[in-house]
Amino acid sequence: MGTHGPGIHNADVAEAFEEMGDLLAIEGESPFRIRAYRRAGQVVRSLPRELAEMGKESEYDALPGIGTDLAAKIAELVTTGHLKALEKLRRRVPAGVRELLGLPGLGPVRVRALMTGLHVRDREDLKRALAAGALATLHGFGPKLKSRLESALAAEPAAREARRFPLSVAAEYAEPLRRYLGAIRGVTRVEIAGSYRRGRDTVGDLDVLLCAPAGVDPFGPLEHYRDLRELSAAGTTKAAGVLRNGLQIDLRVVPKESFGAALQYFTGSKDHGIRLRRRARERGLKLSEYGLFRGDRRIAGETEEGLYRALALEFVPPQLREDRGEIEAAARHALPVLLERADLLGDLHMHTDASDGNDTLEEMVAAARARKLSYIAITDHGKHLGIVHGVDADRLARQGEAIDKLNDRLRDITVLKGAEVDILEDGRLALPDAVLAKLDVVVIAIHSHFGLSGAKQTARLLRALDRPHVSILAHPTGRLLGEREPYTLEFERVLDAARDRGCTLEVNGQPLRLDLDDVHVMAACDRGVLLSIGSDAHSSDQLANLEGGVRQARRGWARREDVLNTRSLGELRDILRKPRP
DNA sequence: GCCGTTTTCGGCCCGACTGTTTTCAGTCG
Repeated sequence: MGTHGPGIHNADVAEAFEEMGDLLAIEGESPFRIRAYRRAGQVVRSLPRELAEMGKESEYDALPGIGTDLAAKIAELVTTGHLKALEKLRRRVPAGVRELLGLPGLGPVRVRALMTGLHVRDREDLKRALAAGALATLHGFGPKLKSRLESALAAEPAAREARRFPLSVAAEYAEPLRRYLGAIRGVTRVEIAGSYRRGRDTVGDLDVLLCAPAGVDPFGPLEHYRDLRELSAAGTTKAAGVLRNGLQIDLRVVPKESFGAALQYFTGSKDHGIRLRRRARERGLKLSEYGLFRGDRRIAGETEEGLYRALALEFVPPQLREDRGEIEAAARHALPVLLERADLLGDLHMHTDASDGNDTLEEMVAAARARKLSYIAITDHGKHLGIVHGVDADRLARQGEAIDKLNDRLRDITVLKGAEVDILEDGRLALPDAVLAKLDVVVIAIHSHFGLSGAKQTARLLRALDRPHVSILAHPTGRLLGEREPYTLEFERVLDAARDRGCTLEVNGQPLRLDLDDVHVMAACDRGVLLSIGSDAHSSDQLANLEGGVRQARRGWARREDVLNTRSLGELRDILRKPRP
């Protein structure tokens, strides 16, 4: 948001619409109206631009799933900070009632029955009603549901919240599982679908698809798998279990002729799938996890490629399947050619043992050569209070000499001199301009004072971006998955400042950072800000972080041309040297 | 409430499972 207005962000609008959807559902409204609100909420949540900055109702109306009515509601929220329709609903449905929707077995119909029939207003009321045996008087509440609700209500609040795992953690379990299952006799193919395949930064469970002919029982051997904590509900084609770290797994055996349809279905996202099925229906077809059908005849489904083709769509890479416009683009054959790992010619963010890295300069360079990178920048932490083991101007100079010697000797790689310079609380940088002027690459980053107000944090970053010689703003939002939320920021102003000053924003590939995230990547590309995929490696093996950065950038629709370190060394030097406008 | 290769009105994704019913609504993914 800018300097005026009530400071409504897209997430606030999305939350308002999602709450509208829930409350309307409890009121028994038309399911289609409810879906319209929920869909609008999702659209708004993953929008790369701030609604408050768009400003025109006609622009809102042009968004998918937003019509005249919802456009007006967005305008109302953005200008007044309130939504009258929502406030009216809240007067009829208490806040605690909405929370009941999260309990297993309780959907809008039963929640409404509890509210109107037993005057239940929250979890506490429900506990009392259960204890008093009052639920038996309601239609649709039997003994099974009663005990299910009792145990759910007894669970600690922490256990209530569905736990998500960082993708990197899930991968440590998923890949060995994939190999184990693939080695089972008769299993011809194993795919891990779901948000894992879409490359989301966190996953809630693993959806595993196995291709095997009838008669093969893959779930027998699974019982002996070392990482399996429990296996429940193992039938012949479906099984569910929990891995040692608590990660839920759902497995299915799928016949060859349906494998593509099942893979598409279980890869999701849900909204992407809904859009596909609607498209099928518009063409007089029916799409399900079993295939694409005209009447009883299967016309596609063995492969995903065939499925998309039969729907007159370009193949949509899993990372784009979030219903953020990819189906429209695929219909026009206008999907972006996404960035690939092989497009990266270099890595502009890594550390050595001169600061807090594990490996020497020579070891990092050797690892980069092994990965066929043609240039890298060594960006050790600059020394100042608060950064242990930082490099000062002297050590930077000595490192520079060592780099010169390496460059004299090496033909296939160029080592650039750099530093990761701390942005101090007031926006000054931890090393003086005269020192930065001697470097090829200046990475700047925030490592402290995460809790400043949005206005102060933004001013701090803008001031830092104003310094001469700055090349890359690293991990721009400061989030750490599962540990720290992104700091409050007026992100669009940072984007504009970065673009105007020719500064690049990093997509940091560290598994717990992945920062920028997908939505921010999209916003940056939309605004014409160049990205840099950085490993932020603190040891030679961590150059593999580049892959995570690429995955995240792809989810934000980034193409090769959106990324600085796809450029040749000559072009890179031109861009880094580009005088500030 | 949205939306248009049949449409400005009349549709709106699909299938499985569960537990509650007495033939199926509600929930879930």
